[in-house]
This record gives sequence, structure tokens and C-alpha cells, in this order.
Amino acid sequence: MCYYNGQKVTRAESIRLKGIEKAIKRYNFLNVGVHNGFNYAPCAILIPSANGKDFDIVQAEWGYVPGFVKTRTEANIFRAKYTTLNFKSENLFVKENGDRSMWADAAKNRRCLVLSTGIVESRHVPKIGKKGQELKEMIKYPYQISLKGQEYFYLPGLYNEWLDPETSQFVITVAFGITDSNQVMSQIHNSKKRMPAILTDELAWEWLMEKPSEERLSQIARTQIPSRLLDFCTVDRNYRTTLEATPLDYPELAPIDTAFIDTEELKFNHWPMELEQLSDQKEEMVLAGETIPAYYPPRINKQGDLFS
DNA sequence: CCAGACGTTGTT
DNA sequence: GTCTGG
DNA sequence: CCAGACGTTGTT
DNA sequence: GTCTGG
Repeated sequence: MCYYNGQKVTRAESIRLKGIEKAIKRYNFLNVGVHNGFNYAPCAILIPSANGKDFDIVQAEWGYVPGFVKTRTEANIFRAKYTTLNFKSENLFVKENGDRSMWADAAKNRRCLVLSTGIVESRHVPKIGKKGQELKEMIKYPYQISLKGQEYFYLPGLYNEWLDPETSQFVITVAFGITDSNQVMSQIHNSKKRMPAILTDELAWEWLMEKPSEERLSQIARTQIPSRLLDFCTVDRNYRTTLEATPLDYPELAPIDTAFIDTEELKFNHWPMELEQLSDQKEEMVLAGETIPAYYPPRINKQGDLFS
């Protein structure tokens, strides 16, 4: 799984996908180093534009809420009960038991892309006792993982929307797909060997704009990026309060093994052997004109009462 | 994912 | 330790 | 028929 | 809303 995602596009003035650019400078929710999924914070997603030939960048709450939920209160109750920050890409249309999955309708009709500038996962290392023995207690070392040479990348998302009758806000909620981790991610996220699917621009476009078969959509959602295309570094443990992934070295920590990297078997070999460098050589983002403020959802407990 | 609770009673 | 709520 | 679930994990 | 389990 993956519950911490960065959307800190500080250097680019636009988001590009397959040659199409959209300005982002008016969206102030796009400059966040780490979104905490459990805050259902506003985040940026790409959805197809009305003409079907282009995309729009819109705001969504991270934490998918299914269609039968129509009010903020019901949504909060649902989210308090279920974790819908991610969907298992293996279960995009069909559950393990063969039933149609809860995601199927969105997978067919409401696909989107979740922008990422780096995800955060923790590596669990056993504490060492006084006599050098491994203890059951784990020390957690957070890592930020990103894509070599790219300022941002795309995760396959599913969204849903409802008109909140209380606030007249149009609410979009979103989840992104996770798959088996590759060899590097298995060492970092070693407690649960899962990671988000990371898409090439080609696959992102196909997921967002085309009408692939269920089989093909499942395949795209399960895309497993090769280890050698990932960048990673340890970051400061306070990332959840600062909402920033600040690189920090932990000298006591054994390095991640990358000796295998050229021979890693690619299970879902959608990725080109060499990643084309998109090289966003853009200047510092200049906030100009009117800024669209982020809308933070009200928090409501199980009784439906507001709290801060 | 982390932080915090972790018990009993009564009550429309 | 383990479960739950956010 | 109604009541309840509807998600992700986990495991040596 | 819709499906499943009892």
C-alpha cells in the first residue's frame, strides 16, 4: 500500500502529458511535499476534459468514496471504517473470490491519473539488544522514492464524485492502484511488499484517454516499474508534521542492495529499457494571478458531529 | 500509516 | 500486545 | 425476507 | 446502490 504521496511541483509551471501542457500555477494544493492520505487532503488529479482529447487538472480528496455514499457524514463514516486510499490493481474488476469488485464501475468509467513527485514508505529494521540479538521491536526509517530524471510521474487512479448538499461543494474522491513491489521497493517497504503502479506517459495516456479492454486496464494498473528506474533516499521522520520529505542520512542504516539491478526480471515489462528523460528545465514556479484556494473537507465523526 | 485506547453502567 | 479511529 | 458489507493489510 | 449471508 501507499498512504503518503508528494505533489511538490516547485519548478514546473505546467503539467505535461504526451505533449499537452496545462498550467498549474493557480492551484495552491500542488506544492505539498507529502500528502497524508489519512487526512483526506486535497490533491491534484488529471481527468479527461469534456472534449475527450485533452485533460484537466482538478482537486480531489484522497480516499475513494463509492457512489452509494451521498453526504459528507456518510462519507466520513465510510472512511472511518474502510481504507480506500489504494485499490489492489489485481482486483480492479474482479475480487479474489470471483465477485465483481467495488472498483469495477469506476475502472470502466472514471479513470484518472494521480500526480506524484515521490512517495514515502518506511523500512522496518529490527532493534538490536544489548547482546547483539535482534529484538521484535522495529525501528522505522522513512524513504522517499521517485522516478530517476523526472520531476513528476503518474499513478493509475479511480475517482468518484458527489454534490455535497450541505456545502454545495462538488466533491471528488480518489484512490490509486498498488501492485507487488519490485526488488528495491521490497527492501524499503519490507513490512508489506506492495507499491503503487507507476506509469510511463504512454501508459498514462492509454489509461486516461483511451478505452482499453478490462484485460488491458488490469494489465496497465499492475504495471511494475523496474528497480533501476527508481531514485530513493532516506528522509527525516517528521515528514508527517512538516509535510515535507527532507533528505536525512541515517549512518547506522545498512544500504539497500542494488547488485541485482541489471538482471531483475521484469514481470510487467511495459517500461522502455531506457527511460526517456523528459528533463523539465523550467524556472522556479512563479505564483501569478488568482490562486484557487484548497478546499479542506470538514471532519465529521461517526455521530455526524463536526470536529476540528 | 500512526496515535491512542485498552472498563463498567444506563439510556430513546 | 493488539485493536480501532482518523 | 432483512441486515450488513462494501478496503487495505497480515504470515515464518 | 447492490450483493451476500443468514
